[in-house]
Amino acid sequence: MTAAREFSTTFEVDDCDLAGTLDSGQAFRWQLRDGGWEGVIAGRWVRLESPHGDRTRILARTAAEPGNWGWLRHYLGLDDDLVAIVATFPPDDALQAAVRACRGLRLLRQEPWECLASFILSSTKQIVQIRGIVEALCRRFGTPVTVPPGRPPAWSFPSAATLAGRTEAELRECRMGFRAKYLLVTAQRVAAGEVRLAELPKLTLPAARERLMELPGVGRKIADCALLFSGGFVRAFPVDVWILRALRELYFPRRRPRPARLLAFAETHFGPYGGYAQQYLFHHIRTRAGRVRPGPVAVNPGRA
DNA sequence: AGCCAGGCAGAGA
DNA sequence: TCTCTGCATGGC
Repeated sequence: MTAAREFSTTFEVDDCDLAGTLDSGQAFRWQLRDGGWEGVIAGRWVRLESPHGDRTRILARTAAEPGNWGWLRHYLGLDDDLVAIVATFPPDDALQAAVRACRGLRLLRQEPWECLASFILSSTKQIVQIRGIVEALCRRFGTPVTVPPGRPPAWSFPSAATLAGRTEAELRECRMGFRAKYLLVTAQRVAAGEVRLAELPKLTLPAARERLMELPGVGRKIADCALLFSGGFVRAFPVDVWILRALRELYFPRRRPRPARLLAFAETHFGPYGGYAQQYLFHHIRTRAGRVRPGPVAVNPGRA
């Protein structure tokens, strides 16, 4: 590790809600410390804060040479025009309420492998548990990254090649249960170049989704999460139990449409930025006061 | 103590 | 094609 220094810059933005963006179930590694969000992006330690709560500015710090900071702008989706995006939404009361509640929430452009691997670990896990598993995985198999003096240690997310060389039993030590086999085999296939994650954005959404769903442990929902949160496929609309229940209550209160029907509805109804609409709905229903827990619902529209 | 979690895969109908 | 079930683990 190089000697720790500190580099900083300030981004001017229309509106950015760091907490909503970094803590809404898109990414699992950001931690709030002393009023700022600390995480690791592509092996770089990063700290982000809104000075004096000013949502039009983001103060960013790193511990390694940051170059022109373009990578961080990209990661945070700072070039997304939220006003224009929201203007494409249908005028539904429920969605508009979510938009008002989630102002400044942006979709991230995460590293493809970290995002895919994290969501493979997400199935039937609560977000707090996913965080724990990912943290354990990084501590055990990641490499230490340079942090500023006085900061707790941080690790990179282990590469596909690194994980491909471990055993299922070793991965299970991170308490990921049956997901270990999925993660291991997927890591091996990605490391072997069988699926080139960096190339997916060149494909259409259906084609990219199809590629990801060839991987074990990756169904429609996890594929859509990976494409939405790392591939920039802002139309992808992941349907989990929360969204499924919300769609039923909000749009089909008297009927009982099957998941496949709701998926088809969501694909067209929310338009070209459906992924943004989805994340606003998801964050809103999970954070509003007196929220209702989702009941038992089957989510299994099949793979083809 | 149960029920359920940002699901998926395999089996049987 | 649709439905049902097992899967590991741990919060609440």
